[in-house]
Amino acid sequence: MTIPRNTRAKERILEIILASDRALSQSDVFGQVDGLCDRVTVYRVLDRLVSEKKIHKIVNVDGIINYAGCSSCDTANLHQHDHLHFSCVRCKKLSCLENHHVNVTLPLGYAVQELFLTISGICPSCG
Amino acid sequence: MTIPRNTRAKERILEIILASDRALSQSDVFGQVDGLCDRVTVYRVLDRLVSEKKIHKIVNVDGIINYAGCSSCDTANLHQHDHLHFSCVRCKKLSCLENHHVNVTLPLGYAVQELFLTISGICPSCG
DNA sequence: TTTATTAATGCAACAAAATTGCAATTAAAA
DNA sequence: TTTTAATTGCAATTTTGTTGCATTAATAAA
Ligand SMILES: [Mn+2]
Ligand SMILES: [Mn+2]
Ligand SMILES: [Zn+2]
Ligand SMILES: [Zn+2]
Repeated sequence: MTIPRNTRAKERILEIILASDRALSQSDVFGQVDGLCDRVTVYRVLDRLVSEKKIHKIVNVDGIINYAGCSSCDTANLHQHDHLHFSCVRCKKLSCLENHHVNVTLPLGYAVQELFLTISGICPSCG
Repeated sequence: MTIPRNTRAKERILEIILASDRALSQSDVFGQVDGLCDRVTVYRVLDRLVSEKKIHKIVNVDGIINYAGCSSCDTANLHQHDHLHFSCVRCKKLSCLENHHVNVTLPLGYAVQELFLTISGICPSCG
């Protein structure tokens, strides 16, 4: 329980992620900070932004973790991520389909915490 | 298009994966082969087993790639993996819920290729 | 069974990705 | 302004995955 601070790097990184129309990986972000901070700082800031619930993680189909802003999900109390993600095999764009929620029902005994739903295929721009 | 051979390492690795009640990562597998073969061989055999459709990949919620046997999905012609996976945050077990399929509908313009569906939470044994 | 072919392996080197320790910096409270 | 400790940079380290190549061995052919 440390008190978070707003630093230049943190502000810039959040800005980059929110401005993007696609989810970004650590290296994508590092490529865009353009020398403002160290590579290690990017790792640390991303972790911080996730735990502060400003952004959320999306595991892409290749196992690479990407980050996107929390928009539909950033209601103070309920922080849910039950929306779909789409990963285009052609243009490689990974995007949140914010208003495509999925409700799954599991066998008895399972307690759901988070949903990780990513669909690969061809996106509208590439199709 | 090379003709695959059945080697000791390949047989043992497939055996390990099929005997497991959970999906295994490369390092899990390497831990279990107990010196039978090299680390590099595990990587190569896993790739081979995937392309031979004996096993399938599951990207866990942390981005780590795991492998599980193909059972419900190994029908000769149709090799689909549209079933759910469950990742227990307590015991870390990652398992296939073979008979829990999900049908999603996407906005117009998207062409679906593959589904990656993993739910995290507490599994029955841990709940 | 023996021989020939080439898939598969081991190993070392390499490359990429992520983590850690620690001194120096700096945001924010006092 | 002074104080506190969160944050950062940087080097070192660890972890993870890949590649080249000589050697081994599975399988088919003789
Ligand atoms: Mn999302
Ligand atoms: Mn599965
Ligand atoms: Zn596309
Ligand atoms: Zn469990």
